[in-house]
Amino acid sequence: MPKPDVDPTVSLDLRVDRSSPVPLYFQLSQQLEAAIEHGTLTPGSLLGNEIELAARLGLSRPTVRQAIQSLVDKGLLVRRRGVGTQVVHSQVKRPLELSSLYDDLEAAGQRPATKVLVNTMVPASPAVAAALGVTEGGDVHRIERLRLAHGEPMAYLINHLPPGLLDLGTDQLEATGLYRLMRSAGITLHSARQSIGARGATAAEAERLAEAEGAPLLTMQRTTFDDTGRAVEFGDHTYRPSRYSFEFQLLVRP
Amino acid sequence: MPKPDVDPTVSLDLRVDRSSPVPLYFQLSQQLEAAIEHGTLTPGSLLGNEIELAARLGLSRPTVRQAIQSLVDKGLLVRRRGVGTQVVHSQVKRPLELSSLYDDLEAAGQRPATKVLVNTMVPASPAVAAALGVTEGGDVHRIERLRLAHGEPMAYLINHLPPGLLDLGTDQLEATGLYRLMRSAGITLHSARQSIGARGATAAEAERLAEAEGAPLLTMQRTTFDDTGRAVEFGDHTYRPSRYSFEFQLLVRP
DNA sequence: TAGTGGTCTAGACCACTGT
DNA sequence: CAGTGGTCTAGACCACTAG
Repeated sequence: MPKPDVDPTVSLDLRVDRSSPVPLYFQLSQQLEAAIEHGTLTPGSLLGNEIELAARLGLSRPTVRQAIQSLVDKGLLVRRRGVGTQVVHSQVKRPLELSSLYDDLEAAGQRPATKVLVNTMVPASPAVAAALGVTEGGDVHRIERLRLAHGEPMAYLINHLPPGLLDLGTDQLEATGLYRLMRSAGITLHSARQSIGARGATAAEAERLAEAEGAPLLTMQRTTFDDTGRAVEFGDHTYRPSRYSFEFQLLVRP
Repeated sequence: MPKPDVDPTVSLDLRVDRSSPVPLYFQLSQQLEAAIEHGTLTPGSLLGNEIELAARLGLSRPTVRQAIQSLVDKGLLVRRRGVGTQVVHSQVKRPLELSSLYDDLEAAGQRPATKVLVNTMVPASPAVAAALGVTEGGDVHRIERLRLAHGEPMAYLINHLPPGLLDLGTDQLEATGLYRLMRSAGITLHSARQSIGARGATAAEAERLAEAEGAPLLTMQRTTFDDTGRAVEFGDHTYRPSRYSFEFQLLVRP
């Protein structure tokens, strides 16, 4: 038999709604992604070829390719020339995102609490000025927050923001995360440069985080840029390693 | 004046070679990327519209779009509907890669040295078996390496690999990095799941890394997958934080 | 050799942006 | 309003892989 396996997408009831404002390729990619997530498309299975799929859905091949490509970019599918397109084996969860500690905690069901200890304007130090691309000594926002989970200190967060970007109400900062505030202010986060390290706690850090002096701390410094490349935030964070670690999935650039 | 600024790409001498096996969109994207890197295309400058660019190069618009899209994906360009395509402001270096400590050190000009301390087959522990997707107690490679820079210990690397994947010569492992060995064995690295944390050094770790017991260490655990989703490596690494930190750039998923 | 994805064309219409 | 990117079509030829 030339074709012992059947195209698994035929049993999928794929449909597109041409009256919808949602792009056709996006409708298709969402349905395929849902089928993969749901297990209807099993790992390793070969999708039928693009031409046939396009014909079956009444779409052009480039549109179908665009849908498939978006899933390849997400790491859910693999294309092999001369072979076909197949669902990636095993556990690919979500790719790396610009993670927010607040959202991480909330996703883990930890109901984070935030204490804002400092929320004021200060002259930019040389390091802050360099990171944010503002003039040294010019005004910048400075925020210091203690993040708690289950009533225990988890992280101490120092952030600097350029002036005029955002109204930073202390009550808002205690109710949600900084990234969420920026997004709802219309800022499109685009990229970030991060540095993750470790060091022993200073006396002041130990005090803040209820650790002993010299205890290991996890540190992160991050500069975040919006979609025009402008620096919108510079953070200097310390975490209690017993309470927090960085977990993420990377995709290799092809 | 309706058009005070000129299209900066006209002065760029963009050309494509249709006899080359290199795809046209790739030729174009490389030239644009080089111009951005080189500073010929300055941050914030607007590229001329796609139709005109396509006409000037004798390409179709989809081909030009494909070239531009690849640079948007890299974070070098931003498209705005109704506005145009512009070069991102400020410092966007390279996006996140699946970094190899060996390559990182070499790039920093540190000429890393590696001492292989263990290179053998062992039965898979429950954790290793789960990470690699092999049966518990089945044979797996175990490697332990001490990575040095300037003669000083920098990291202690424990790795497990599924059997039959790779010939692991101790001399090869001392001459280069594990990822490079895997790539040259035809393995296409695709994704990895990482966890970065910190903890105090145990007595054994302190001994290996020439640190004091309880000194802060930076830790990483990583499972790497190839392009079929198969786990090809599980690493458990400890770093001296005074000598190493993780630096990377993230792109936000749109 | 047959079938696959990879690339490319020459159009078209629409949605959004700024003036 | 004019100009931009966003989407889509209906083809075409090529390179690679497998049997």
